[in-house]
Amino acid sequence: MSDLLFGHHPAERLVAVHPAGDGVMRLYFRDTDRVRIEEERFFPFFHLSRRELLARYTRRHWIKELTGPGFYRYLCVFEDWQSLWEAVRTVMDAYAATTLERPESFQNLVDLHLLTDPVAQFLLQTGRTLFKGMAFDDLVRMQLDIETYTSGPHRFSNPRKAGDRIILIALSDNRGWEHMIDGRRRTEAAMLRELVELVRERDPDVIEGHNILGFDLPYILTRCGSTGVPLEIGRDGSAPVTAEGRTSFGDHGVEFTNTDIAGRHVIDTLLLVQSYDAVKRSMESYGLKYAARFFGLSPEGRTYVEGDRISWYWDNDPATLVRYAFDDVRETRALAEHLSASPFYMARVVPGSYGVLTRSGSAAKIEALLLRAYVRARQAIPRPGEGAQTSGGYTDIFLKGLLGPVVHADVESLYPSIMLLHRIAPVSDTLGVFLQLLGQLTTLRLETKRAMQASADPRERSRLDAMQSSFKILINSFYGYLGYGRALFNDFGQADRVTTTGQQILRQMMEEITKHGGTVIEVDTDGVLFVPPESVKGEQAERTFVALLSSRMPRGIAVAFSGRYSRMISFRKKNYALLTDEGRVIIKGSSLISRSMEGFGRSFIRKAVELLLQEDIAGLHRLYLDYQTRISSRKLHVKEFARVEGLKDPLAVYQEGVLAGQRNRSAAYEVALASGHQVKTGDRIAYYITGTDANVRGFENCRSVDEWNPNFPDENTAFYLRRLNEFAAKFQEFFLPHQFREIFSPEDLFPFDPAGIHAQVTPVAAEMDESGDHGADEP
DNA sequence: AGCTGTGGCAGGGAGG
DNA sequence: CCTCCCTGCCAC
Repeated sequence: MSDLLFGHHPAERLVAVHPAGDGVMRLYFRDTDRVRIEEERFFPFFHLSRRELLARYTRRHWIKELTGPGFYRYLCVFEDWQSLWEAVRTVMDAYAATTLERPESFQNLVDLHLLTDPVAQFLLQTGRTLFKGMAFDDLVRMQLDIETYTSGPHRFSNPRKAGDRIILIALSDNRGWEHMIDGRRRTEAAMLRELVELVRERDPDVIEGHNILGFDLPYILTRCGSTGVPLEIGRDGSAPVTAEGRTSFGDHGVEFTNTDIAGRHVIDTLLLVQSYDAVKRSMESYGLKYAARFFGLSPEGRTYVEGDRISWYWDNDPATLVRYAFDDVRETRALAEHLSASPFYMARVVPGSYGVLTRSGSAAKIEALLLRAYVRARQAIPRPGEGAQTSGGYTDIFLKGLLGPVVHADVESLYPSIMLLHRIAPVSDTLGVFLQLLGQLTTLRLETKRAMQASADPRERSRLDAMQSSFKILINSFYGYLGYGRALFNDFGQADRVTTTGQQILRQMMEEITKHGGTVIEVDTDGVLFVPPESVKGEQAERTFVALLSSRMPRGIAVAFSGRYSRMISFRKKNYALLTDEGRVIIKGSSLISRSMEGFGRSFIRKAVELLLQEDIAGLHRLYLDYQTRISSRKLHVKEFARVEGLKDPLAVYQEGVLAGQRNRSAAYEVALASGHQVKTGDRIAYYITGTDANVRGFENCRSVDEWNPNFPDENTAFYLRRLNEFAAKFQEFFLPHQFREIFSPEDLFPFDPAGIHAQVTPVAAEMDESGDHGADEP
């Protein structure tokens, strides 16, 4: 196999790499049932633009002049990591002397490029990757979950508080072993010592847990500090080293305490779940219990204990708590099994450590692959280009209302196909690696997918599926990399070429549909929803029609049939609802249903959409009355009217923004502040609105759901009735004004009569303000 | 001290 | 009222 993709080092069953200090790397190889340790000399390096910046650095080092036109023309190699940092300071001093300006950190200094992870550097320069020649099942994976005691009235257990402590440590591994370290029979110090013994004895390559980086390991480490038990669970006998870490999935950041254990990997299934949902966006929460049910991995008859009842169970019914902790660890194992096979196969390709790769983004992975090729070729590397991308996908809507049946067709792998077809790559990629990598990954993915489809063995199939999905993730990131401001090889002009070509292809597809008698409803980036021509009836004919479309597209561009729906509600661009032939309802976009809405709003809209798709007008009216009654008579539970919002910024950043007048006060942040809890970025805050006026300001009248008392409900019913009407108003445009008022209003003198009421279809005029035709029919 | 992109909608709050 | 700006959530 090509060395661009897999590096140039032969397979060797390497499971971990860890710096041992003094310019030495320790390598851990997994033979059948034991781990062999070897040491190798390691020379850290960075790239430099101007040789003279390092003139005053006198320790032993080597500077290699590179070939090619790249900005970073010198490769500087050092004895050990400490010398490298000294050299970084020297470069910064030299820069300050010539420009009289000192950069805050080396990352702000364009003259220097440094890959800060020694393990990634080592793998990159030796052409190695982890796990080469291994399958996912060859890894020994241990799962860990702790239960903690909360002594006072506070809600969360705090390892620094007297009386709070670890009461159970549940452990398991993928070789069928399960064990409970039970606090009923020993002191906490004895529990922690047993934990150290067991980790050493079972000697796992990987330690897995749900929120293990955010909770379990930091908690354990703090308690080890108070009890004086050293947590020497590294393969070299060392204790973990921690550092505050951040990463981001999609548009929200996640904070965690990075924990580095020598010779092992730490995998946090919470981060895997968040990373999964960053793409799919279909989960309601990221908790272990929800995630396990979401993926269908919950054990039969699983024991559940509410988080704030753990201490009570410990005092009154510890046996139940033990069962609960075992179920937690089993679910963690199943979740890790399900979600970490793909990153495992990613690690066989990308030079980087397994655990770190699961926490880093795809641009970093592509860059590591590019860098490996450039370092090996002794080729100078470019600096990131200035500017920004200016175009994106084409989105439009032509019809609104209740339609159907409809067909969805999309271009397969639109952006990767365009890049390969038109040979679009960063101009700065003088070695031509970018397209070679993209091409090889694409070929490899197709081969893997074919092999998977041909295989009858379910284990083999799932292994191959994990492999092909890891390739797919990389493939789809190549376009994003082009437009990424901090990428060394970015190229905004080429990113624009990709999107404008995509727009042309989509318009061409729309023309073909119209030309053959179809009606386009909505388009978005690479797909079209349309009403097929009169003559095309039934799925078989629709598939044939899409095949015809495909044959009309440029060579290398394939259009696929991706679904048929008996009814559709077209609402806004990127916002619509579909009814499948089996009666399942799919709602897309955030304007109809969004996670930031109150729960009752989500269920009201979901049911209303279902009824509208079935044209059950009488049902819509009953639904509205039902919700109206339940809100005004305070029949709703706080969970149904609470709003749940994720926090994007740390509280301090919010407070600074408000003080500086740059941002408005917001209820979620105010509730988080008032709670006094340690709140992290990405945490979700649940609150509700109090008061009596429907038009109160949210940030002044909000309370945490924890404060709601069912015996003295204080939710603002006027406010929530107003919200109900706002939700109902979403359906206004589907009906004539007087009909809408009849459906979504309380009963008056005459009973509601649905006869003659039908949902409307309205064409959307291109580039026109819609004030002209709508406001005309006032009563 | 970690991050792939653009396009689009809703809602809150401030201020006219 | 309305407009503007910001944030959050979402499609692709």
